Order: sequence, then C-alpha cells, then structure tokens
Amino acid sequence: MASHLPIVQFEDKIMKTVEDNAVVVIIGETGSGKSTQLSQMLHRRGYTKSGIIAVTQPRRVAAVSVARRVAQELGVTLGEEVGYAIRFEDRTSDLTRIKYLTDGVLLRESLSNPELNQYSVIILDEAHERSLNTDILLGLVKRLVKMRASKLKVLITSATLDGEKVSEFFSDCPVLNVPGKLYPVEILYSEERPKSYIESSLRTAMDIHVREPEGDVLIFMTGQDDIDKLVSKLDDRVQSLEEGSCMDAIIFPLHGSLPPELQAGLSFLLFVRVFSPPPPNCRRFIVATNIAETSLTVDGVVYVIDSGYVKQRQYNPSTGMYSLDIIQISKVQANQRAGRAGRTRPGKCYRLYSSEVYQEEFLDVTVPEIQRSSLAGSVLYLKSLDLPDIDILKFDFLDPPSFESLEDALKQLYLIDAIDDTGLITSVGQTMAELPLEPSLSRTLMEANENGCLSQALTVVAMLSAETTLLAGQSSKSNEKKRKHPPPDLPDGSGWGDHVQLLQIFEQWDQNEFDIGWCKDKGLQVRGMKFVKDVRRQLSQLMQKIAKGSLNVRTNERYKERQRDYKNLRKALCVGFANKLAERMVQHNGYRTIGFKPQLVQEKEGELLVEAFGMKLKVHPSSTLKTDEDGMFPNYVVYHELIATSRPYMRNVCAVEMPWVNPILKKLEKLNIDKLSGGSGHSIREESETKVSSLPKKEEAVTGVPDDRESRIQAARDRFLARKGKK
DNA sequence: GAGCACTGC
Repeated sequence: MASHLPIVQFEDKIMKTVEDNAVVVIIGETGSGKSTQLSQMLHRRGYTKSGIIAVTQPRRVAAVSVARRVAQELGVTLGEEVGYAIRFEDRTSDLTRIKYLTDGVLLRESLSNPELNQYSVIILDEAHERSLNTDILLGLVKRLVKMRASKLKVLITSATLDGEKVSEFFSDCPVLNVPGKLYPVEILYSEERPKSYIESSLRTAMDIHVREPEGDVLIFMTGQDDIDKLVSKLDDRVQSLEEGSCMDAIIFPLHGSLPPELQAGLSFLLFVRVFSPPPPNCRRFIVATNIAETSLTVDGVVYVIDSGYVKQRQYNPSTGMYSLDIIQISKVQANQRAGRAGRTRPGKCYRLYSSEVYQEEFLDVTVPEIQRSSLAGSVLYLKSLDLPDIDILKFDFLDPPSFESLEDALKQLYLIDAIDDTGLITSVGQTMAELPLEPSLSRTLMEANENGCLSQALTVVAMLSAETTLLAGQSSKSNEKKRKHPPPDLPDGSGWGDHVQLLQIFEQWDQNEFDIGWCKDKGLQVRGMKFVKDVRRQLSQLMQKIAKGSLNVRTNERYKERQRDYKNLRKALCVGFANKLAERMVQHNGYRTIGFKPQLVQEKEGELLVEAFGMKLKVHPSSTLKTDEDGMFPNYVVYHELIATSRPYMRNVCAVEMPWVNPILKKLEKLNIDKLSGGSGHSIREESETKVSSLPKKEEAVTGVPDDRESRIQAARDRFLARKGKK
C-alpha cells in the first residue's frame, strides 16, 4: 500500500509524540506522504473514536484529490468513512471519521461551532504556505488547545525554515522531521544577476537543450507577458537550430489565465509523456508562473530555471490600494522551485542569481498573506465570533499584521456600519459576517434587501466574485487580432458603470435560458458563468435564512418594473462601498479617494509633490462608465478595487449620487480611530494625542522619512483642514 | 487607453 512512503517509518515516533503533546509540528518535505498518511495513522491509533480527524488544505483540488486517495488506500467509499468538504460540495456523512477540507471551510465551521467539538484532531496541512485562512486558524486553534486542555490534538505541517517559529508560537511544542522522497537536485548559481532574466533564461534553456541529456525544463517567470515573450524567443531559437543537431523541442506556456482546457491539455500531454514511452528525441520546455510552484505539478521535469522573482499582490493600508509588484522570492519558494526538478530522478536547478543573493537578500519565508491583504473581512469575522477573551488588536497571530492595517480594517468596517464608533460589532455586522463575502459585498446585499433590489444585488455580487474567470481565456496575440473585431454586443451598463453591466450580462443569460451557446457567442467562459449561478444560488439561500422580512431573490420577476436608472441598486452599492468612495476632481476626469491619509504622490528632481487628501486615481480604461454631454464623469463613484499597475486605477466603478454620499462624509468627519480600536472600552493607545488620527504618525507610518518630508505632509494636511473648515 | 501572480468562503 503506502509502505514505501518515508513517513511510515516514523509512525511510532510521531504517534508517541502526539500522545504526549497537544500540539506537534511536522516538517515534511514534498513526497513524505504526510498529507495522506498522518490521518490514517491517527485513525489506526483510535483517535477517530472520540471525534473526527480534520485535515485542512489551502486548495480545493488538493482537498478532493487527497481525500480520494485516502479513501482508496483504506478501501472505503469516498464520502463515507473518508470524505471532503469544499465550497458547494460536502461529501461527508454520519460515517465520516477522516475529513479533508479547505482551510476556509473549517474557518466557516468555527462560526457555528466555535469550539469545533466534533473534531478530535485538527491537522493544518501546508501551513508554511501561510494562507490568510490558515493564519487565522492558527490563532484560533492555539486558543482552543488551551481551552480543551488535553482533549484536542493539533498537528501542523510546515517547511524547514519555518518550523521553529511555529513551535515557539505553540509554547515550544515538539518538532518532528520527516524526510521527503525527492531525488537530489544540484543547485547551480549564476555569478551575478542578469540584466534581463528573459534573455538569461533563454541562454540557459538553450544551453541545457544542446548539452544536457533528455528531461523536461521548467522555467519560472513572473507573468503572462514575460512568458509569451520567452516562449516566442525560445521557439525562434529552437527553429534556427540545425536539423538533427539535437533533439526536438516543444514549448508550452503555463499560467493562470490560460483557459482551463489548455491547462488540462498540458496535464494530459504530460500524462502521456510519463506513462508511455517518451517521444524519441523530444524535450519539453514549460514556461510557467508560480502556478507550477504548488498548484500544478508537472512530472518529467529534470531541469528548473529559476528567475528568482515572483509577481505578488500587496495591499497598502494607508492608501487602500493594491499593487502588483515583481519582487524577490523567499528561500522557501526558491527551494520549492528547485524541488520541482527532483520528482522523478536527480535533477538540476539553475538559479539566475548568486548564492550570496540567496543567502543575504532572500527572506527566509514568504511574507504571509495576512501581512499583505486588506483585513476588513478577517477582522469582522473575528469580531463576530464574540470570543470574550479576544481583542482583535491583541489577537495572537503567528505574524501579526501591522497596526496600521488593523486600523484600516476597523475604519472600513465602521464606514459600512459593521461596527459602531466604539468598535463593537453591530447587528448588521453580525449578519454580514455570516455571508461568505467581502464586507462591502455583504453590506450591499443587506441594504438591497431593505430597499427592494435584493435580486439585482445578488446577481451583481455573484458576478463580482467570479469576475476574473468570466472572460474567455485568450492569448495576448489572438487578443490583438480580436481587438479589431470587438466582442459581440454585451450590454453596456447603460452608462452607470460596471456593476450594472455585470447585472445586465447575467440577466441576458437568464433570458436566454442559461444557454451555454449564448456564453460562447458573447465570449464568456461557461465555467465562470456557471460558477456565478452557483454562488448566486448559495447566497440566495443564505439571505433567505439570515435576513428578516420577505425576500425576492428570483432574477426575472422584476424585469418589467425595474427602474431605468438602477437607483436602488446603486444606492445599495453606495452604502456597501462607503469605504471605497472616490470624488472627481474639478475640471477633469481624474478622481481621488475619500477617507485616506495624505499621500506622497510623486517625487521629482528633489521636489516633493504632496496630494492634499487621498490618492489620484483614474477610472480603468476597460470600464463601461460613461461621461455626460460635457464629457465629464459623475462627481462621485464607488469602486470595487484600487489597483496600481502602470498607474493607480479604480476597477469596477459605479456612479452614485451626492445625497447618498453626504451621510458618508459626515461619518468620516466623526471618525475617531482611537475610540474604534478601543473595542470594549480599553484603549490600546493611551499615549496618542492625535485628534485627526487618520494621519501618519511619526515613526510608525512613514519609516525612514526625513523630517522635512514629514513636515510637508503636515503642511498638506493643514491646508486640507483649512479648506475643509471654509466649506 | 490597458492587460493581473495565486488561492478561497
């Protein structure tokens, strides 16, 4: 059966340690079998007699496939003794003793059952990936262990570089090492950083192709653009090789925005490649994003080329803006990438950076998601648990988010009525927390339920949560061709913006009886649209359960009586997105955010330009928002997201009206962040005397900023306040 | 007038 897995030899030691300790950290490298074997060992030792063994996974596919394998190894039917639970799919029953689930599902479960009493063991697998949900679970589980004393067992799997830290977090609990089943990978460093990692990857790839024996090559790049460039350059170079001088080559791009069929196609090809005799004299090059680091395993890879970079999304709490930056990977990531070369036989990893860079510049571990996301949703969730001993600002995180980030979350929650001015969760907030949505979206649903447009709002919210998977996958080249023939007539949002457009798209699909052909005609991903339908159905059910009063969640009933200006819907969005409001600047179509600190906008030739209030933004060019007869955009919009790519853009905007905005501005004036952070009354920062507290504090907010810059910010603030006073 | 890595409830 699974006796060949390294972890099996350690069974006695692991079980003894688990018996003696409430929490154990297991360091298990790839291929150790920890994901499939730990649960079975515990099952054999009787831990399923007093409860269920829960094993969390950060990804849905992993939860399903691991559960399937364990059921197979135990010779039971999936869904009976061994089951899994992911969103929209609960394959467990009364018989279930081992349950695989996504970390998000376990987190949701703890809302209705804060003590997670049904579980005798909780295994947080892949904890080193540090997903937002796993990090919150780590804190909650630490608390549970204390409460439930010896009864609950917790196992946490992590990577080598992180194990000690996790152990410290759990009062120096034992750490066990389980070797993996990887073949040795020879690491080859470059002497220096190349000027262009595309060119350098190209050279290295061709070197391998010409000199090294057969075996596929996996190249880690940062994004679709680079991948496309490298793929075409590699193609050219391979074509130009003299025929017969070396083996053939096939080159594949691999990234998230490829249509899933293509990704599946690749796996299929790889499957054929691995399990049938390899095509004679042929080498494959897979040019991938970090999707190939963890999410997709590409078998047959012997050579890895690692650029040392990754594109990563991060949130800046002082501007409310996300940015996508190309940054250096961590040591953990570098090792994970290298490991991809050693799955089937000894391999080589070519690092396009020096060992000094690796040693001295790379962080040990990736910055956890919790330190680079907006925390509004997580903070609301923790507040809704109403655990008497939990103060969100003192919550025991493995890596605490910045104070600023927590304050930002509190401010946002206050603006959308989820917490009151002392930081206590409101009844509105409590209901919001029950919905599996970001706070702005759940607030929108609740407001829509009040003003009679719930059906529309459900559609918009569902569309937004699947938005990125909606447009049919397209390579950038074919896209360019398509640009001359714009996709067939999708609705335009009637000028009110993107939310209305999303609504109209779904309504049209509904009117076309959810026809798959219709999606294809309109260039929409069938899978994405089906997902929208699923989400919408789930949310409708939840709203029926949660919200008071009569509901109208059917899509087609209100078509005839619908307001042409979508006033109620836009109003609901304005209430829900009160924390994401922007004001158009006088005389032109740029906007600025409302409710954020003064920002350094740019620094030019030593001269510092300071925007008085908020960030300068533009409506994303892909938006359907329309200008009026004078060519001007609406005075106020709410946006779904701020993202800095080539410049700061608002993505998905909706026109809102001045009368709806006024109450938000009033609320902002009253905002007192110190009172908000006080929570149940005890202020966490008594020393603070700042009255307008949404301003950078010396030291913490703008580190390393010279004094004169600080004073310029101060001056900008003063000007702003003076201007405000005149109004 | 741009294009965005990857997850998840």
